[in-house]
Amino acid sequence: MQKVSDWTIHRLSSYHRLLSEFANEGKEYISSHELAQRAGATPAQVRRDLSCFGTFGTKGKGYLVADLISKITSILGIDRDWRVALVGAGRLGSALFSYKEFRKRNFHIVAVFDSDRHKVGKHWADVQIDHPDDMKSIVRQRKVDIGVIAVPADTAQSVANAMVDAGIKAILNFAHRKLFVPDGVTLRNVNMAMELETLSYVMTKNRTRR
Amino acid sequence: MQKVSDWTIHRLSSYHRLLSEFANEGKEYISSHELAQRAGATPAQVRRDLSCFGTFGTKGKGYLVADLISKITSILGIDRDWRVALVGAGRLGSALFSYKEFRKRNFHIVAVFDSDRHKVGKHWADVQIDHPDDMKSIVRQRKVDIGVIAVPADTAQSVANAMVDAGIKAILNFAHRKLFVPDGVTLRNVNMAMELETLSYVMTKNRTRR
DNA sequence: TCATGTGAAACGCTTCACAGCT
DNA sequence: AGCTGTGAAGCGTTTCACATGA
Repeated sequence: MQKVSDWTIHRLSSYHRLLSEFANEGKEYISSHELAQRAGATPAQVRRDLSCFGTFGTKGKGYLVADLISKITSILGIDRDWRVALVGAGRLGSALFSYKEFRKRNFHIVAVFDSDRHKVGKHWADVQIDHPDDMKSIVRQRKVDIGVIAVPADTAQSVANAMVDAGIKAILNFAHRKLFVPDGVTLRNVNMAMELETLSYVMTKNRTRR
Repeated sequence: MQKVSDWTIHRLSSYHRLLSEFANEGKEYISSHELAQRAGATPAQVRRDLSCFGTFGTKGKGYLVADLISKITSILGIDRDWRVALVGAGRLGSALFSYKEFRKRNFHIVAVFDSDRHKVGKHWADVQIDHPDDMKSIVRQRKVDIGVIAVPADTAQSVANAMVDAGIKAILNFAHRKLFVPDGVTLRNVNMAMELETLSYVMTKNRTRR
């Protein structure tokens, strides 16, 4: 299989969501042009992205909406459940725990960890908060696929190490710090502070120039 | 001024944070090599990024840490306060409101909006929750620079429109949806669901291949 | 005629490699 | 000798443009 860029995957994710909307609107076929318009992309981009995984369209007509949805669902691997462990039961962790978009897409938080002894033992919905020391056995028992890091920057790397040690192969990091993981472990970052600083940069630049 | 890529800005943000650490460790000079190593980048990348904005280094020695910090601070525009309006007083909004990394970098939430009449009138710390209908006047009174969208996907575009209408020129969007804003308004997105789907894709692909 | 799928060109970012300064 | 700053090469992504098929 050829190398597929992260951006293509991001766009597929967005096509997937938009296609559901088109399906709700009762559309049967959709052209790359219509999809691109709503996705904020170009028609050529849409066709190129899809062509990485096969030929799904019909020349002269476009793509069958229902068919394309199921193809993308399968490509992204969201046609199965994923079991997620969340580390960090602070406000961010709490927000993530109850984030509906996750459950809607079959990501289920099956374990929560926090090193604060006051939090350990409490329950969020039906999930008990455990201490990170027990991560290894719990991750195995509950068959965790994905780890989410929602702790302060200075402990994020040690949490990542513990996750790797527990056998987790995919990590989503919300801490404001670059993490290092071994080959074979996939790491994605969500960096809110960085995006704010990008805004700050653009506004500063515009102010200086005008 | 030449065009500087978003990625360069993201890396500057990360250099900035790392340089503070080096400063705390008592380092006076730092080479592109050392900085790159900790940032997970290459020395050439570090030098190229910095060279977009001037020549800050000394050949044979490296960069003066304190000097470089203040240069990057000024480039990113984080040497001043930014006034932020948050729309959406749900769990995510609450997490963002109390996210220390924001305040630490001089981003101050000076207004919170929510259309839920049960929330309007309540206070978060010293900020009262207001109804989005009053956004225009409040944004002007409180001199808001940046808008943060933390509402469900289906109302995000209308919130963005209201922000634009109120004169906000920079928006950070946490909703799982592509937003459209006019030229002159800067939009950045933080898309957590998309990152999870990228993990799902990589894990699915690896499982299929092996 | 209409829209896909795809070589090939264009573009932008990263890396190389070295001149030049300390 | 050591490290920066940068032209130029390399590489991956996007866009163009058109052959192909419905």
